[in-house]
Amino acid sequence: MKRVTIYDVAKEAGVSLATVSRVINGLEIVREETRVKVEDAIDKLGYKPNAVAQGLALQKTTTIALLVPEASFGYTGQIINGLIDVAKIYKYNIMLHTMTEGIVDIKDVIDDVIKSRVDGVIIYNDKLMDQELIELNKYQFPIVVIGNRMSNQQISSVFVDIEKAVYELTLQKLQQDKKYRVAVIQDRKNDFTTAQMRSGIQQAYKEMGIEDEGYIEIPQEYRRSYDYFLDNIENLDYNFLIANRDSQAISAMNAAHERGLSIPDDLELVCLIDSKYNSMVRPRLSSFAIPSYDLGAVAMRVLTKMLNEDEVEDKEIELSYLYTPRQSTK
Amino acid sequence: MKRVTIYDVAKEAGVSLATVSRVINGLEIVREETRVKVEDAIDKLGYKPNAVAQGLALQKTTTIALLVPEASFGYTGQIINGLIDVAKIYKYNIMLHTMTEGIVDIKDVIDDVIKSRVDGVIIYNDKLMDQELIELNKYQFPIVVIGNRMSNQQISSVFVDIEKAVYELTLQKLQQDKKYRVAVIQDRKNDFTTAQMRSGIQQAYKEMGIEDEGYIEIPQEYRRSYDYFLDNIENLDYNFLIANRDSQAISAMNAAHERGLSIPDDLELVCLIDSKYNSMVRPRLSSFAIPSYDLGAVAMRVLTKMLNEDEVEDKEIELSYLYTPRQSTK
DNA sequence: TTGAAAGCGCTAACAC
DNA sequence: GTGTTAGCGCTTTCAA
Repeated sequence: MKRVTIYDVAKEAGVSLATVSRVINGLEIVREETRVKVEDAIDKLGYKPNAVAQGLALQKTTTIALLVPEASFGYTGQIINGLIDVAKIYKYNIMLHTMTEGIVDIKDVIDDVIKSRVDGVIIYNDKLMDQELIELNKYQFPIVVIGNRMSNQQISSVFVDIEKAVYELTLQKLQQDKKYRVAVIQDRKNDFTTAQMRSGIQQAYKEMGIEDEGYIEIPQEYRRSYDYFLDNIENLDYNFLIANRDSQAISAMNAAHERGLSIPDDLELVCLIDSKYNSMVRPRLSSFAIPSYDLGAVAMRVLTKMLNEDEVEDKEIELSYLYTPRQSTK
Repeated sequence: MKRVTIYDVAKEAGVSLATVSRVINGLEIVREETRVKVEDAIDKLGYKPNAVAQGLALQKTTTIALLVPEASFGYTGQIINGLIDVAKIYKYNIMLHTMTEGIVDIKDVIDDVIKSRVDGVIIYNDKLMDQELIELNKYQFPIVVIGNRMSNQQISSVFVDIEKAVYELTLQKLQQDKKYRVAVIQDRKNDFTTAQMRSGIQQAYKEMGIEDEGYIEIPQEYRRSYDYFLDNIENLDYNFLIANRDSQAISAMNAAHERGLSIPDDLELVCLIDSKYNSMVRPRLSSFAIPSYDLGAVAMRVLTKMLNEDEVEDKEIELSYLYTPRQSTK
């Protein structure tokens, strides 16, 4: 089928292209009779409006860019599901971009986003520095950031207060029993989140007057945290570990098991983000059940708001978590 | 920053827009001196070419559409990773579409794809019927299908011979020991794959002269296969199960464990697709290690070939699997 | 209610 | 080498 344009339809229907355009866009000012004529022509020719040309004419692509860390679908999958469901409602298309660590790659990605003239962008990336946001901002893109609290004229955010989550849990444990030594496990893929978790735990320790780092760093020489835990889990100073992603907690759990430690008797574990992993593994992890799907859905909703009207009332939307004890804690 | 166009750059540099266009596109026929002038102007103004306008003028969007089943990132994640890595090399952007079961939704998705005038499309969807492919074909989209063997003028495919995989394994087991009763577990989300697995197992049974369905259907009333197995795993006629996705095998494994069965002594399990799940779970599943990442990477590579020109020599690319025994089998 | 024509930003002959 | 100009397919005043 050769490309059929609005001109072809116009000719076929014996009207002008302006009229065809009106029919396509459902403008009311078209007489029933001619509307039918046009619609018949459209069907007959199999005409589909060219979104690229529409984009040019309207200065609006009805497309948003989604930026996530590369190889992160394990924990961003649910967010994306939420995003897409809402995007479908508002008829937005999604350009998927993944960003690698290296600053160079990120610059390229930002460049692609700018060139593609999307209407807005949603970012889930712990590593994204102000630098890039500023660049995006220069070009007037409405942005929604998932995971970090931040906002300005052009930026909104949707997030969970991880610091508080960790703080509360740690405090509760420390108060409950002196024997508890709580630590946060570094998430090398999510520096900012790690920092927030650390901040939360430090607050709790400080409040209890205890001197403790409460932090387990995974040395760079270990490719996987699992390997690190295999080597070190028996000699940890801690008996209660908090991980960001369930997969990390599971790594520790498996290593512990490998070394003859029993969960939760010898070691207790908690994670913040539940993915499908956690429904498969035994024992199941206690978690904060961070609402990933909702993070995505709300982010998209906020973006459409920014896109449609201008002022969004609340630019920093905090979603709540629900601590859910399971078998990995006593 | 207000929108800066190629005209602005031309004026700033004191040249015509054609020259700017040449500089942007790295055409050689520009004098060094003017090239520098133009580049300075571009930098000064922060000009970024408008990909939408380029798309219109060139009839080429440098974008491909990726279609996957909704909520499938658990097992399509790796495919997407491979896809993206190769797409980056060739500078293609990716429009992400997910398709729900309902035929209506799929029609809408196809419609969006057509309207967006992408250069090509990659489909991973077991459920995609010829109907939709024909529609896409009418509009001349080069298509690469992942998972099914098929091809024509405009369609290529990248896949693994699942039928053979299941056939070989089943046969081997049946020959090895009379006590084996092998069965395939239905994957409700992947009918076509399920059919292939069934075909493989039936061939093996037939060859051994054994009358057996070798098939476990998960009734619709069970929301999750896990629930089904909880109810039925003790009374199965089979002692060796083959699942498509690792997550399904894990469901069965967890249910078995729940019911006091031991893996692999009472029940052996194998899956075709490994995801990260399988690296987390204990015991680890024996699998065919279907090369998901490569499926994506090769698919994208084939698509770029179709896009760039010539006849693609091999339109049906079969990737190989490697059966990898682990703890879930004896 | 409908049509004519300008414009969205860029590319690619074709001239000079 | 560089500029002019005609599209690419659609939307949207402005007239009629």
